[in-house]
Amino acid sequence: MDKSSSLRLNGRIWIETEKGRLLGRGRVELLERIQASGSIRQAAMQMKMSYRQAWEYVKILNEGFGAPLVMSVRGGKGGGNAILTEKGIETIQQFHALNAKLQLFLAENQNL
Amino acid sequence: MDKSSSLRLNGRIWIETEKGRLLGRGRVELLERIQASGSIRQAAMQMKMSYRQAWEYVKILNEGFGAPLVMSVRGGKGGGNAILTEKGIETIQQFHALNAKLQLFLAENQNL
DNA sequence: TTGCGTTATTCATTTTAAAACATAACGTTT
DNA sequence: AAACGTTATGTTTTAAAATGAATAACGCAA
Repeated sequence: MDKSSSLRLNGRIWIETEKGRLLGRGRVELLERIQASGSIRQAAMQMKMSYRQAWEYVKILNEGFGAPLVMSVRGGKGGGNAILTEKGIETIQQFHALNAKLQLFLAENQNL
Repeated sequence: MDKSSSLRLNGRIWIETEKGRLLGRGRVELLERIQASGSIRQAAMQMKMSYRQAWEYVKILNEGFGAPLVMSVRGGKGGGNAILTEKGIETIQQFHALNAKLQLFLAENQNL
């Protein structure tokens, strides 16, 4: 029997290395938008973040995971493009699976 | 069978209201140090945070929970002091219980 | 009644993080 | 060969957050 309350339990998970946070909510969304648009720039614009930062995130991700999650080309048709590697796609799925479990955990412990 | 990796799943939980985050790791530690020292200033010093901020956190907590977690007096013996209310003590315990469950969850999902 | 150490609060300064700006490089397309 | 749109990167500006400094209020203790 829960007390009525405006309080709510919330939380986040992320994948990290000894160097710090590597992949969380925001970067997963970035990866998904890169996948959908084929462009780092478009993904950044959609998320209202600077291309500069989006590009840096991609760099950090590729280095942090030891293998690229995103492969990009410059020049050519459309000016260039970016696509997710198999590992990138898998990583997104993995994060979603973990996050779904977290949401379950949070829902189960909403008894404040 | 987990792949060997330097990657690690981590996470945090907190209690929030519609106005934003209210109580997480750091503020719980602050409460505990206030409890142990009887002083907001001492607690702040121990955590290497400014009294200014510690005091503000206490204010936000007291307002956010609808009832004070910390009661303070100024003047008198020692210059003043701060103690936790029953609700403050309960809230700490509640957070620890939730956080212990989270740690379990994280440990169970370390298979990266 | 003076001093002490703390709570309480405002204001200025510093630090940090993010955004914005500016170019260069690149390879299709026209 | 010029234009285009993107990747790639360094530099500058801006905005947000934390810190530090300053001051008042307070009540006990000496």
